Amino acid sequence: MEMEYQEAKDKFISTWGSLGTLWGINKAMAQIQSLLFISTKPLSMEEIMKELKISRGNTSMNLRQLMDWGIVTKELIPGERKEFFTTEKDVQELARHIAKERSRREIKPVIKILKDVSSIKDDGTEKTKELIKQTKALHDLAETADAMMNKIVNQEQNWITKSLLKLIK
Amino acid sequence: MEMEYQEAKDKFISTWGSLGTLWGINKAMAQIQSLLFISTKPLSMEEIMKELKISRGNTSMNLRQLMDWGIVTKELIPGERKEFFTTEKDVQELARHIAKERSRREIKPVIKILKDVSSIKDDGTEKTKELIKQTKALHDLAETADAMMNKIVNQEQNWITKSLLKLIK
DNA sequence: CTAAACTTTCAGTAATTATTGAAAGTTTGT
DNA sequence: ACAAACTTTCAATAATTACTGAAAGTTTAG
Repeated sequence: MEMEYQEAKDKFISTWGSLGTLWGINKAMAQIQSLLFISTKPLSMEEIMKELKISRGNTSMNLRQLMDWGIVTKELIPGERKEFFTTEKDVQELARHIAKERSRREIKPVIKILKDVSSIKDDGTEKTKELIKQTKALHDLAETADAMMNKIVNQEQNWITKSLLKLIK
Repeated sequence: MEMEYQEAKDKFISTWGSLGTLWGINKAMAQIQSLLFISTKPLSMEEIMKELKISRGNTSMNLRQLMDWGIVTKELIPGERKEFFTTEKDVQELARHIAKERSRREIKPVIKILKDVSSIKDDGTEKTKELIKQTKALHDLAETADAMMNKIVNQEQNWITKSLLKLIK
Protein backbone atom coordinates (compact mmCIF):
# COMPACT_ATOMS: atom_id res chain seq x y z
CA MET A 1 0.00 0.00 0.00
CA GLU A 2 1.25 3.48 -0.85
CA MET A 3 -0.11 6.50 0.94
CA GLU A 4 0.44 10.21 0.59
CA TYR A 5 1.69 12.19 3.57
CA GLN A 6 -1.72 13.64 4.39
CA GLU A 7 -3.49 10.31 4.23
CA ALA A 8 -0.84 8.62 6.36
CA LYS A 9 -0.99 11.43 8.89
CA ASP A 10 -4.78 11.31 9.17
CA LYS A 11 -4.70 7.56 9.49
CA PHE A 12 -2.11 7.71 12.21
CA ILE A 13 -4.00 10.33 14.19
CA SER A 14 -7.32 8.59 14.00
CA THR A 15 -5.87 5.16 14.77
CA TRP A 16 -3.84 6.35 17.68
CA GLY A 17 -6.84 8.35 18.83
CA SER A 18 -9.16 5.38 18.87
CA LEU A 19 -6.50 3.39 20.67
CA GLY A 20 -6.72 5.94 23.46
CA THR A 21 -9.13 3.72 25.35
CA LEU A 22 -6.44 1.07 25.54
CA TRP A 23 -4.26 3.29 27.63
CA GLY A 24 -7.14 4.97 29.41
CA ILE A 25 -7.47 8.39 27.81
CA ASN A 26 -10.14 9.90 25.61
CA LYS A 27 -10.17 10.44 21.88
CA ALA A 28 -9.41 14.15 21.74
CA MET A 29 -6.59 13.76 24.21
CA ALA A 30 -5.02 10.96 22.21
CA GLN A 31 -5.43 12.87 18.95
CA ILE A 32 -3.78 15.99 20.29
CA GLN A 33 -0.89 13.92 21.54
CA SER A 34 -0.58 12.18 18.16
CA LEU A 35 -0.55 15.46 16.32
CA LEU A 36 2.22 16.80 18.52
CA PHE A 37 4.09 13.53 18.29
CA ILE A 38 4.58 13.82 14.54
CA SER A 39 4.87 17.59 14.38
CA THR A 40 8.27 19.03 13.53
CA LYS A 41 7.68 22.06 15.76
CA PRO A 42 5.68 23.11 18.83
CA LEU A 43 2.05 23.91 18.05
CA SER A 44 -0.24 26.63 19.38
CA MET A 45 -3.77 26.04 20.60
CA GLU A 46 -5.00 27.74 17.47
CA GLU A 47 -3.13 25.32 15.23
CA ILE A 48 -4.29 22.27 17.17
CA MET A 49 -7.94 23.38 17.05
CA LYS A 50 -7.79 24.01 13.36
CA GLU A 51 -5.96 20.81 12.51
CA LEU A 52 -8.23 18.52 14.54
CA LYS A 53 -11.43 20.57 14.09
CA ILE A 54 -12.17 20.70 17.78
CA SER A 55 -13.30 23.64 19.91
CA ARG A 56 -11.13 25.95 21.92
CA GLY A 57 -12.55 24.68 25.21
CA ASN A 58 -12.02 21.08 24.32
CA THR A 59 -8.46 21.75 23.25
CA SER A 60 -7.71 23.64 26.44
CA MET A 61 -9.10 20.96 28.73
CA ASN A 62 -7.43 18.09 26.99
CA LEU A 63 -4.08 19.84 26.83
CA ARG A 64 -4.28 20.31 30.55
CA GLN A 65 -4.96 16.63 31.07
CA LEU A 66 -2.02 15.72 28.85
CA MET A 67 0.17 17.98 30.94
CA ASP A 68 -1.17 16.31 34.10
CA TRP A 69 -0.11 13.00 32.61
CA GLY A 70 3.31 14.49 32.09
CA ILE A 71 3.51 13.77 28.38
CA VAL A 72 2.88 17.26 27.01
CA THR A 73 4.66 20.42 28.04
CA LYS A 74 4.22 24.13 27.45
CA GLU A 75 6.90 25.71 25.37
CA LEU A 76 7.35 29.45 25.62
CA ILE A 77 8.66 30.86 22.40
CA PRO A 78 10.52 34.16 22.83
CA GLY A 79 8.66 37.07 21.33
CA GLU A 80 5.41 35.08 21.03
CA ARG A 81 2.46 35.87 23.24
CA LYS A 82 0.77 32.53 22.57
CA GLU A 83 1.60 29.31 24.36
CA PHE A 84 3.04 26.45 22.35
CA PHE A 85 2.93 22.78 23.14
CA THR A 86 5.17 19.78 22.56
CA THR A 87 4.93 16.16 23.53
CA GLU A 88 7.59 13.79 24.71
CA LYS A 89 9.16 12.57 21.49
CA ASP A 90 11.02 9.56 22.80
CA VAL A 91 8.76 6.50 22.77
CA GLN A 92 10.58 4.83 25.63
CA GLU A 93 10.14 7.88 27.80
CA LEU A 94 6.52 8.18 26.68
CA ALA A 95 5.82 4.59 27.67
CA ARG A 96 7.44 5.21 31.03
CA HIS A 97 5.19 8.17 31.79
CA ILE A 98 2.05 6.38 30.69
CA ALA A 99 2.81 3.20 32.61
CA LYS A 100 3.65 5.16 35.72
CA GLU A 101 0.46 7.20 35.61
CA ARG A 102 -1.79 4.24 34.91
CA SER A 103 -0.22 2.36 37.74
CA ARG A 104 -0.71 5.24 40.13
CA ARG A 105 -4.23 6.14 39.06
CA GLU A 106 -5.80 2.79 38.40
CA ILE A 107 -3.77 -0.27 39.26
CA LYS A 108 -2.48 0.65 42.72
CA PRO A 109 -5.94 1.57 44.07
CA VAL A 110 -7.34 -1.73 42.82
CA ILE A 111 -4.50 -3.66 44.41
CA LYS A 112 -5.29 -1.93 47.67
CA ILE A 113 -8.93 -2.97 47.51
CA LEU A 114 -8.03 -6.53 46.59
CA LYS A 115 -5.81 -6.63 49.62
CA ASP A 116 -8.61 -5.36 51.87
CA VAL A 117 -11.13 -7.78 50.45
CA SER A 118 -8.80 -10.75 50.70
CA SER A 119 -8.08 -9.85 54.33
CA ILE A 120 -11.59 -10.29 55.68
CA LYS A 121 -12.07 -12.61 58.60
CA ASP A 122 -12.39 -16.24 57.56
CA ASP A 123 -15.70 -17.31 59.10
CA GLY A 124 -15.19 -20.87 57.95
CA THR A 125 -17.93 -20.91 55.31
CA GLU A 126 -17.13 -22.17 51.86
CA LYS A 127 -18.13 -18.96 50.12
CA THR A 128 -15.91 -16.84 52.35
CA LYS A 129 -12.99 -19.18 51.79
CA GLU A 130 -13.53 -18.93 48.03
CA LEU A 131 -13.73 -15.12 48.10
CA ILE A 132 -10.52 -14.92 50.09
CA LYS A 133 -8.70 -17.44 47.95
CA GLN A 134 -9.68 -15.89 44.62
CA THR A 135 -9.14 -12.26 45.55
CA LYS A 136 -5.80 -13.17 47.05
CA ALA A 137 -4.76 -14.85 43.80
CA LEU A 138 -5.88 -11.80 41.86
CA HIS A 139 -4.06 -9.52 44.26
CA ASP A 140 -0.82 -11.39 43.81
CA LEU A 141 -1.18 -11.43 40.05
CA ALA A 142 -1.97 -7.72 39.87
CA GLU A 143 0.93 -6.86 42.12
CA THR A 144 3.38 -8.93 40.12
CA ALA A 145 2.16 -7.57 36.80
CA ASP A 146 2.30 -4.01 38.06
CA ALA A 147 5.80 -4.45 39.43
CA MET A 148 7.05 -6.06 36.24
CA MET A 149 5.57 -3.39 34.06
CA ASN A 150 7.12 -0.63 36.08
CA LYS A 151 10.51 -2.27 36.25
CA ILE A 152 10.65 -3.00 32.57
CA VAL A 153 9.51 0.41 31.53
CA ASN A 154 11.73 2.24 33.98
CA GLN A 155 15.08 1.30 32.55
CA GLU A 156 16.83 4.31 31.08
CA GLN A 157 17.99 2.47 28.03
CA ASN A 158 16.07 -0.45 26.76
CA TRP A 159 18.94 -2.87 27.12
CA ILE A 160 16.99 -4.88 29.62
CA THR A 161 14.02 -5.17 27.32
CA LYS A 162 16.24 -6.54 24.63
CA SER A 163 17.96 -9.02 26.89
CA LEU A 164 14.69 -10.12 28.43
CA LEU A 165 13.24 -10.69 25.02
CA LYS A 166 16.13 -12.91 24.12
CA LEU A 167 15.75 -14.79 27.37
CA ILE A 168 12.13 -15.68 26.83
CA LYS A 169 12.18 -16.24 23.09
CA MET B 1 -10.33 -2.67 58.16
CA GLU B 2 -12.73 -5.53 58.81
CA MET B 3 -15.53 -6.33 56.42
CA GLU B 4 -18.35 -8.80 56.38
CA TYR B 5 -18.63 -11.30 53.56
CA GLN B 6 -21.42 -9.44 51.80
CA GLU B 7 -19.65 -6.10 51.97
CA ALA B 8 -16.39 -7.57 50.75
CA LYS B 9 -18.17 -9.36 47.92
CA ASP B 10 -19.99 -6.21 46.77
CA LYS B 11 -16.80 -4.22 46.96
CA PHE B 12 -14.92 -6.77 44.93
CA ILE B 13 -17.59 -6.95 42.23
CA SER B 14 -17.94 -3.22 41.86
CA THR B 15 -14.20 -2.59 41.90
CA TRP B 16 -13.42 -5.29 39.43
CA GLY B 17 -16.34 -4.09 37.36
CA SER B 18 -15.11 -0.54 37.14
CA LEU B 19 -11.66 -1.83 36.28
CA GLY B 20 -13.21 -3.45 33.23
CA THR B 21 -12.21 -0.51 31.07
CA LEU B 22 -8.58 -1.26 31.86
CA TRP B 23 -8.78 -4.56 30.09
CA GLY B 24 -11.24 -3.36 27.49
CA ILE B 25 -14.60 -4.76 28.53
CA ASN B 26 -17.73 -3.11 29.84
CA LYS B 27 -19.05 -2.91 33.36
CA ALA B 28 -21.74 -5.57 33.21
CA MET B 29 -19.37 -7.99 31.54
CA ALA B 30 -16.74 -7.47 34.20
CA GLN B 31 -19.29 -7.79 36.99
CA ILE B 32 -20.67 -11.05 35.69
CA GLN B 33 -17.18 -12.42 35.43
CA SER B 34 -16.38 -11.28 38.98
CA LEU B 35 -19.49 -12.91 40.35
CA LEU B 36 -18.63 -16.21 38.72
CA PHE B 37 -15.03 -15.88 39.79
CA ILE B 38 -15.89 -15.97 43.48
CA SER B 39 -18.86 -18.29 43.23
CA THR B 40 -18.48 -21.76 44.66
CA LYS B 41 -20.74 -23.25 42.00
CA PRO B 42 -21.92 -22.59 38.42
CA LEU B 43 -24.66 -19.96 38.22
CA SER B 44 -27.77 -19.76 36.04
CA MET B 45 -28.84 -16.68 34.11
CA GLU B 46 -31.62 -16.22 36.62
CA GLU B 47 -29.18 -16.13 39.52
CA ILE B 48 -26.82 -13.72 37.76
CA MET B 49 -29.66 -11.33 36.87
CA LYS B 50 -30.98 -11.34 40.38
CA GLU B 51 -27.60 -10.95 42.04
CA LEU B 52 -26.43 -8.06 39.86
CA LYS B 53 -29.88 -6.54 39.27
CA ILE B 54 -29.50 -6.45 35.50
CA SER B 55 -31.97 -7.45 32.82
CA ARG B 56 -32.27 -10.75 31.08
CA GLY B 57 -31.18 -9.29 27.76
CA ASN B 58 -28.16 -7.62 29.21
CA THR B 59 -27.12 -10.79 30.98
CA SER B 60 -27.52 -12.86 27.86
CA MET B 61 -25.52 -10.52 25.66
CA ASN B 62 -22.69 -10.08 28.11
CA LEU B 63 -22.44 -13.78 28.83
CA ARG B 64 -22.06 -14.36 25.13
CA GLN B 65 -19.26 -11.84 24.95
CA LEU B 66 -17.52 -13.44 27.89
CA MET B 67 -17.74 -16.77 26.10
CA ASP B 68 -16.31 -15.16 22.96
CA TRP B 69 -13.39 -13.98 25.07
CA GLY B 70 -12.95 -17.58 26.18
CA ILE B 71 -13.15 -16.84 29.90
CA VAL B 72 -16.66 -18.09 30.62
CA THR B 73 -18.08 -21.45 29.64
CA LYS B 74 -21.49 -23.08 29.66
CA GLU B 75 -21.87 -25.90 32.10
CA LEU B 76 -24.65 -28.38 31.50
CA ILE B 77 -25.90 -29.82 34.74
CA PRO B 78 -27.55 -33.25 34.36
CA GLY B 79 -31.25 -33.15 35.03
CA GLU B 80 -31.38 -29.35 34.78
CA ARG B 81 -33.04 -27.66 31.86
CA LYS B 82 -31.34 -24.30 32.50
CA GLU B 83 -27.86 -23.42 31.37
CA PHE B 84 -25.23 -22.75 33.99
CA PHE B 85 -22.07 -20.71 33.67
CA THR B 86 -18.59 -20.80 35.13
CA THR B 87 -15.50 -18.70 34.59
CA GLU B 88 -11.89 -19.70 34.38
CA LYS B 89 -10.83 -19.91 38.02
CA ASP B 90 -7.09 -19.90 37.56
CA VAL B 91 -5.77 -16.34 37.45
CA GLN B 92 -2.76 -17.27 35.35
CA GLU B 93 -4.99 -18.89 32.77
CA LEU B 94 -7.39 -15.95 32.94
CA ALA B 95 -4.58 -13.49 32.28
CA ARG B 96 -3.45 -15.60 29.35
CA HIS B 97 -6.87 -15.51 27.70
CA ILE B 98 -7.31 -11.80 28.24
CA ALA B 99 -3.84 -10.89 26.98
CA LYS B 100 -4.28 -13.07 23.93
CA GLU B 101 -7.64 -11.60 23.02
CA ARG B 102 -6.57 -8.01 23.55
CA SER B 103 -3.53 -8.59 21.42
CA ARG B 104 -5.57 -10.12 18.65
CA ARG B 105 -8.43 -7.61 18.73
CA GLU B 106 -6.66 -4.36 19.41
CA ILE B 107 -2.90 -4.40 19.45
CA LYS B 108 -2.16 -6.40 16.32
CA PRO B 109 -4.41 -4.26 14.08
CA VAL B 110 -2.75 -1.11 15.37
CA ILE B 111 0.70 -2.54 14.75
CA LYS B 112 -0.37 -3.27 11.21
CA ILE B 113 -1.48 0.32 10.64
CA LEU B 114 1.71 1.70 12.19
CA LYS B 115 3.65 -0.43 9.80
CA ASP B 116 1.68 0.86 6.81
CA VAL B 117 2.01 4.46 7.90
CA SER B 118 5.72 4.18 8.58
CA SER B 119 6.21 2.63 5.14
CA ILE B 120 5.06 5.58 3.07
CA LYS B 121 7.38 6.90 0.42
CA ASP B 122 9.96 9.33 1.79
CA ASP B 123 9.46 12.46 -0.33
CA GLY B 124 12.38 14.17 1.35
CA THR B 125 10.35 16.76 3.26
CA GLU B 126 10.99 17.25 6.94
CA LYS B 127 7.42 16.50 7.97
CA THR B 128 7.38 13.22 6.07
CA LYS B 129 10.69 12.21 7.61
CA GLU B 130 9.31 12.97 11.07
CA LEU B 131 6.10 10.99 10.48
CA ILE B 132 8.09 8.01 9.28
CA LYS B 133 10.59 8.18 12.10
CA GLN B 134 8.04 8.54 14.88
CA THR B 135 5.56 5.96 13.66
CA LYS B 136 8.42 3.53 13.11
CA ALA B 137 9.56 4.04 16.70
CA LEU B 138 6.03 3.48 17.92
CA HIS B 139 5.69 0.41 15.75
CA ASP B 140 8.82 -1.13 17.17
CA LEU B 141 7.78 -0.35 20.73
CA ALA B 142 4.29 -1.77 20.24
CA GLU B 143 5.63 -4.90 18.63
CA THR B 144 8.15 -5.50 21.41
CA ALA B 145 5.62 -4.85 24.15
CA ASP B 146 3.08 -7.12 22.51
CA ALA B 147 5.60 -9.90 22.06
CA MET B 148 6.81 -9.64 25.63
CA MET B 149 3.35 -9.65 27.05
CA ASN B 150 2.37 -12.71 25.11
CA LYS B 151 5.52 -14.59 25.95
CA ILE B 152 5.31 -13.85 29.63
CA VAL B 153 1.69 -14.71 29.92
CA ASN B 154 1.92 -17.85 27.84
CA GLN B 155 4.09 -19.87 30.15
CA GLU B 156 2.17 -22.78 31.62
CA GLN B 157 3.59 -22.31 35.06
CA ASN B 158 4.70 -18.92 36.21
CA TRP B 159 8.28 -19.94 36.83
CA ILE B 160 9.46 -17.53 34.22
CA THR B 161 7.59 -14.66 35.81
CA LYS B 162 9.29 -15.37 39.07
CA SER B 163 12.74 -15.64 37.55
CA LEU B 164 12.24 -12.52 35.47
CA LEU B 165 11.19 -10.61 38.50
CA LYS B 166 14.31 -11.64 40.29
CA LEU B 167 16.39 -10.66 37.31
CA ILE B 168 15.09 -7.14 37.06
CA LYS B 169 14.73 -6.40 40.76
C1' DC C 1 -47.02 -32.25 17.51
C1' DT C 2 -47.61 -29.09 21.41
C1' DA C 3 -46.62 -26.70 25.32
C1' DA C 4 -43.58 -25.30 28.69
C1' DA C 5 -39.08 -23.69 29.81
C1' DC C 6 -35.78 -21.46 28.57
C1' DT C 7 -32.48 -18.06 25.56
C1' DT C 8 -31.67 -14.52 22.11
C1' DT C 9 -32.55 -10.45 19.58
C1' DC C 10 -33.25 -5.70 18.96
C1' DA C 11 -35.88 -1.27 18.80
C1' DG C 12 -36.54 2.05 22.11
C1' DT C 13 -34.79 4.46 26.05
C1' DA C 14 -31.72 5.68 29.68
C1' DA C 15 -27.20 6.78 31.39
C1' DT C 16 -22.82 8.30 30.60
C1' DT C 17 -19.28 10.80 28.47
C1' DA C 18 -17.44 14.26 25.29
C1' DT C 19 -17.87 18.70 23.05
C1' DT C 20 -19.16 23.34 22.22
C1' DG C 21 -19.04 28.25 22.69
C1' DA C 22 -19.56 32.25 25.05
C1' DA C 23 -18.55 34.57 29.34
C1' DA C 24 -15.17 35.12 32.82
C1' DG C 25 -10.45 35.17 33.91
C1' DT C 26 -5.48 36.20 33.16
C1' DT C 27 -1.36 38.19 31.38
C1' DT C 28 1.34 41.53 28.92
C1' DG C 29 2.61 45.81 26.68
C1' DT C 30 2.11 50.67 26.58
C1' DA D 1 -4.74 51.81 34.46
C1' DC D 2 -6.42 50.13 30.14
C1' DA D 3 -7.04 47.27 26.37
C1' DA D 4 -5.58 43.65 23.45
C1' DA D 5 -4.35 38.93 23.22
C1' DC D 6 -4.79 35.14 24.91
C1' DT D 7 -6.59 30.92 28.16
C1' DT D 8 -9.87 28.75 31.22
C1' DT D 9 -14.29 27.50 32.92
C1' DC D 10 -18.70 25.49 32.75
C1' DA D 11 -23.72 25.13 31.66
C1' DA D 12 -26.01 23.49 27.79
C1' DT D 13 -26.09 20.11 24.25
C1' DA D 14 -24.60 16.45 21.35
C1' DA D 15 -22.71 11.93 20.65
C1' DT D 16 -21.86 7.62 22.28
C1' DT D 17 -22.58 3.63 24.80
C1' DA D 18 -25.19 0.56 27.79
C1' DC D 19 -29.58 -1.41 29.29
C1' DT D 20 -34.32 -2.86 29.22
C1' DG D 21 -38.14 -5.73 28.23
C1' DA D 22 -41.16 -7.80 25.30
C1' DA D 23 -41.45 -10.46 21.14
C1' DA D 24 -39.34 -13.99 18.50
C1' DG D 25 -36.67 -18.02 18.54
C1' DT D 26 -35.05 -22.56 20.32
C1' DT D 27 -34.95 -26.77 22.80
C1' DT D 28 -36.83 -30.48 25.42
C1' DA D 29 -40.33 -33.53 27.49
C1' DG D 30 -44.31 -35.88 27.04
